[in-house]
Amino acid sequence: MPSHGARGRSGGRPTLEEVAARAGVGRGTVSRVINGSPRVSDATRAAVEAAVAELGYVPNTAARALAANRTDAIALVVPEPETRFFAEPYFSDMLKGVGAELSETQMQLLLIFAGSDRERQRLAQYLAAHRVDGVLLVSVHADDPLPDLLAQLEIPAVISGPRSAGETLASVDSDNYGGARQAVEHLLSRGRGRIAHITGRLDVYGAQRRIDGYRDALSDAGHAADETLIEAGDFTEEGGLRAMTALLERHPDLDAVFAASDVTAAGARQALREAGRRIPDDVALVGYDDSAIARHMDPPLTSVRQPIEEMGRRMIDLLLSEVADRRPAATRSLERRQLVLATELVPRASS
Amino acid sequence: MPSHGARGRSGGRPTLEEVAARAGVGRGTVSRVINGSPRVSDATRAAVEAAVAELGYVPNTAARALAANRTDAIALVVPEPETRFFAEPYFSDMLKGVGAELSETQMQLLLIFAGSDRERQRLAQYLAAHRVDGVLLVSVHADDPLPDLLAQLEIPAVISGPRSAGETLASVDSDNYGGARQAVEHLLSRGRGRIAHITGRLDVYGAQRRIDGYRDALSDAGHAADETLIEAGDFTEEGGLRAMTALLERHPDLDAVFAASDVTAAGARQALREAGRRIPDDVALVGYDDSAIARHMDPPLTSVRQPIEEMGRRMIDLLLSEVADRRPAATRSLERRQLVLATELVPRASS
DNA sequence: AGGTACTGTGGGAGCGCTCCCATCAGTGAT
DNA sequence: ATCACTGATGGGAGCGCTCCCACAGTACCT
Repeated sequence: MPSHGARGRSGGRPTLEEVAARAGVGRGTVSRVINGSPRVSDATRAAVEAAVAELGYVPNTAARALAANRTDAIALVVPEPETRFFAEPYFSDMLKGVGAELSETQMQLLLIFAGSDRERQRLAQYLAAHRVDGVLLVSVHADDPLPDLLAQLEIPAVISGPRSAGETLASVDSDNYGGARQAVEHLLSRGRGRIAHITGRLDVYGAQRRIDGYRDALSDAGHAADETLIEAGDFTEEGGLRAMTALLERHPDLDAVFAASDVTAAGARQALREAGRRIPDDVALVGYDDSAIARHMDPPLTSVRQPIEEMGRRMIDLLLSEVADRRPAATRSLERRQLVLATELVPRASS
Repeated sequence: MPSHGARGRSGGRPTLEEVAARAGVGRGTVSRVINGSPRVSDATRAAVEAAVAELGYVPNTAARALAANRTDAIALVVPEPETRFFAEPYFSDMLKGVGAELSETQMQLLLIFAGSDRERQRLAQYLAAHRVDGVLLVSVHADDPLPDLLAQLEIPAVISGPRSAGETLASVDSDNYGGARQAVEHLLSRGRGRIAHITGRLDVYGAQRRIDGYRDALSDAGHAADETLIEAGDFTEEGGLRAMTALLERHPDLDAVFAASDVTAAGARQALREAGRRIPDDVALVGYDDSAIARHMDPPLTSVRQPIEEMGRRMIDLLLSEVADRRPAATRSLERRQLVLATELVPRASS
């Protein structure tokens, strides 16, 4: 009666059991060898490995996932439309770091975009089904519900850039505060005295930290606080143009601008051009990100470099340890779960 | 004895069995409802759906995959380093189409890069483990072993651009032959008589088809064949520059060039500039792809547009039907499995 | 009345693993 | 010799589904 049990048997993929039979050992022993357990004698291990090779055995992921309650996969979730993902080098750099670090392991990376409501809906389903062991979350805004969803589902997650000073999720960030200070101190050392700042989106914590760094660098150098030298931007080119225009109107005598991103700086540059200001002769300009734009701008843009690729690697490290460690998150200390990486100023002709 | 069976029971995710108990039906019936089988009475279906909602039931993918021998996931395999993926709009357009079509279904998309040998190794393992139901293969060269591996593993696959005229895999392509003809006929209609062609990589079938289209358009218009007007390129900018330089040396009197890609055309443009030729006054230039480069070139480049996003959608359609249809591939007719989509000439100032 | 043919349903068996308990042989201490 | 231990191993039970067979009920023929 070749009924049910025969499903895909002959000619199908070999199973653990078949490997065990071939090697003349039990199922458990083969499992131990496959999973690298040390409690197997060398002779047995060799026999099993030979059988695995002969049969071309590959473990069935679904069966393993069902029995062990893990998937050996993690997701990189991008809460943005795909377009932005491709447009910004930030993501591709991060992906490079993530991929590199992950290639050391057996983990699989899924790339998931959640830009539209529909996509977010699908993502929620996906996470609820626990189809990944952990999640990497990049570019999250202050009011995003995703981190809470992850916490509720008890899925380990690492976020790039905390949402606030009180972030409870594990995170890896660059030193936004320090980076901003570097930028401003650089401008001061070049003899600039009237330094303006165009901010990033104010609902992004990193943008806030850059404002703090800007303020503190100035006051530490003995400059009186002047909040009118700060103008809100939103990380976009148009935002930079708009903000720069407003700043020039308010402070025709300013001699330097620190922009919260290179793209913003590009917008600012345009406004400066239109106003007849020369860079860097009349106004020095510093950006943030050290992206391709910075190198190709005319004149090349001084910028603050973030080690994005390394951030990607560190995020994976953190996430994998969280996944391995499956204790309730509250048990662990926050210290080792919130990394801040140093930034570096890259001086170019614009300052 | 709360030993094994208790694993994750209390507070864990609800199971089919629990839903069945709640709805007062059997396990099989719940399964039928979940999977949309028509053989369930309306009343029962409603009861089950209520229970599902109350318990917040989400099927366990691993269990389903194990029992049903399918994963509900497909992979988009890019046999290129990530860098190229991000650099070329081709991929992002295709991804957009793929994502759009897939969002209609419950299928999950995995993005897998296989640029390095190491990555290819991992991919082979991944495929051998049958972790996806099907594969979308983009940008494959003639000698790539991947398609054969897929065939051997009996994994349904769709390729973007057949490897040769005898391609056996399902494929979706644009009409390279027709596109090339359009380009050449356009140049002829503009009164150009000495039309050269810079080819793409010769191991790419689509590049061969473009050469064929170029040849036939000329001979159909009564032009004598002149193979010295054809120069090999490789889709890159440097290749275009090199080829154009060679062509100018051989045929100083040529008055038009059809390049196998926009990037190639950009290289050709540079060579033409250096040789003091004006575009389009002295030499008309036509590219292929209608990428962002074409629009931003100086002068804007006439180019042949491929409907890449639609190609992505069609590839998914084809793949899903292959996956659904799980008959041996040989049974099916090739006709419906090899699509060719029309191209369109976008005239701009360069011709 | 009996037969045939559905439709709707319940539940056993099985997918291929991991986990854990039981077992067994070997080792050294008593 | 006996009694722990220890390290290596076999195999039962179970993960949560799908598939399919069996069966009850109803309807429509002979």
